Amino acid sequence: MLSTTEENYLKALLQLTLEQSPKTEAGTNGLAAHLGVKPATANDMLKKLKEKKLINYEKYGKSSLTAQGRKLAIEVVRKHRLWETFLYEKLGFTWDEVHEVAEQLEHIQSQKLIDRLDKLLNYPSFDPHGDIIPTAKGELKMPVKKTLNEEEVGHNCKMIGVKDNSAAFLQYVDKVGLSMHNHIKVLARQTYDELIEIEVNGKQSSVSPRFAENIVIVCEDCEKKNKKTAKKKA
Amino acid sequence: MLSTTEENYLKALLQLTLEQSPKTEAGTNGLAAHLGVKPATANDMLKKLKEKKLINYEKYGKSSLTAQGRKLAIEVVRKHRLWETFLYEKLGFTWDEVHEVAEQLEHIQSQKLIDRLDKLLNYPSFDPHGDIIPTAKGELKMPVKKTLNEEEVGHNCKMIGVKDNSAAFLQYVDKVGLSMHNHIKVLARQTYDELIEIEVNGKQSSVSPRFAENIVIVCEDCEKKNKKTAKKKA
DNA sequence: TTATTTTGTTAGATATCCCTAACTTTTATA
DNA sequence: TATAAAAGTTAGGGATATCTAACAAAATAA
Repeated sequence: MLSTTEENYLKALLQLTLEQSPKTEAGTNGLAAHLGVKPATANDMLKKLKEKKLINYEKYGKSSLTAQGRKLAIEVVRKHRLWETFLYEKLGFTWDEVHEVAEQLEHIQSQKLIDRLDKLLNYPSFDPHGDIIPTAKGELKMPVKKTLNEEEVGHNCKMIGVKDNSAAFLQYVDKVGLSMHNHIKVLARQTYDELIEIEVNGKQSSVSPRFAENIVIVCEDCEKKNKKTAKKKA
Repeated sequence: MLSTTEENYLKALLQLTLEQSPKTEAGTNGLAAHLGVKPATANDMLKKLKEKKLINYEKYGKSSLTAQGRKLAIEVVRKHRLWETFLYEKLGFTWDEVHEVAEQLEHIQSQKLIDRLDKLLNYPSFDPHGDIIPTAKGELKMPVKKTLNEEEVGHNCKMIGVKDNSAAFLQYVDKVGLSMHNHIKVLARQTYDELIEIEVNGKQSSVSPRFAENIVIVCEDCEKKNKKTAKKKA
């Protein structure tokens, strides 16, 4: 059984090595900064996690998760995102309130609790931030998640979240005819004024880049573009 | 902010001094036994909690909660029982599975989470064990909770739980016409064979003492019988 | 009332997770 | 490539929460 702290280190390592960038390894200082601790503290924990065979770590080198460490880290992420979804869907928390509480809830130890929560939420694929929820089997597919503003012309995508949670913005989203899990097709981007033409439920609209960058989408035409880059070792 | 451990000590002190018996104070050894730690460990914590003005403690004396300590302890109990109710009602946990997970969940820090959970559950008064849930204002009334077997003849009561969770027992409960929150009137107790005659929803039945002692009830005719006994001090 | 048992306390140790300060290795730059 | 900067490590220490072993006080029994 891992401590809450150990789980947080594994989660941080997963986030640094898989989610944020093409990196597959993370440095001690970066990890420490991510967790809000001093490098010396992170260094101790890296040695401890290496002992437990959860990470690959060599003195003065970068660190990465082992298969076992990755599995455990993904479980924590799964729990975090299911709890976020629960807080949002069932308890009426807002988009920006869920994270802090989920940081605590993700460490509750009960497989049954998570299975039942998943069921209660009807096996959701995305959390309120639009991040994918790993499956019960530990599959964490990294879909091409980006803002509507970044989507290529001609591609189809699905709205999975918003970045702005203000009433003004949400009302505007509604007016444009968009809502969660809507399918969107990007028809064109005007070179003159940068407006993006989209089609939602057969209805066409034009939206500004400023609006579009607050709509989080997953591209349905970009599957499997993200291949792992080869490791560089001595 | 209290640590999980500190919260557990306050909760244990509340349980020992208020719920289990007429005691209003608890000894160091009893507290340690209740928490599964050694007396020396409990002793350290008692001194720490006295420092924080959460308990009354004197060397070689018994301990009790201060008003502030009691308030915090009741909050923990409230959280525990709301979570138990959630697990039972919303996630389909059984009566005997809820405690262990609630022991973890009760330490999550978020007032909003508890308020919303309370609302989601429709402001329940009792948890799945039949224990009363303290109100948001911190009121912990100790209703006259007992088994149907202990109820006085002529009194009205409400079924709030069961002690036996087996399928056989539950089916029998159903057959008698009982279910959670049903009102029951105790009509008579036969001196010959000890059978208890009850009325539920206008329907009369006779049940055995063995059956009755597995039905948890609150008496609706016994309000305010439990007065605090005067303290005995040097 | 003295002796024994129970209860409670203290001292010293361990494990976790965090820190600061000083040091070493690697990387970048001039 | 020599040196400065960045990154990483080690040593030593603090707080929390636990333990064991030895000791002290209070309660009980003879």
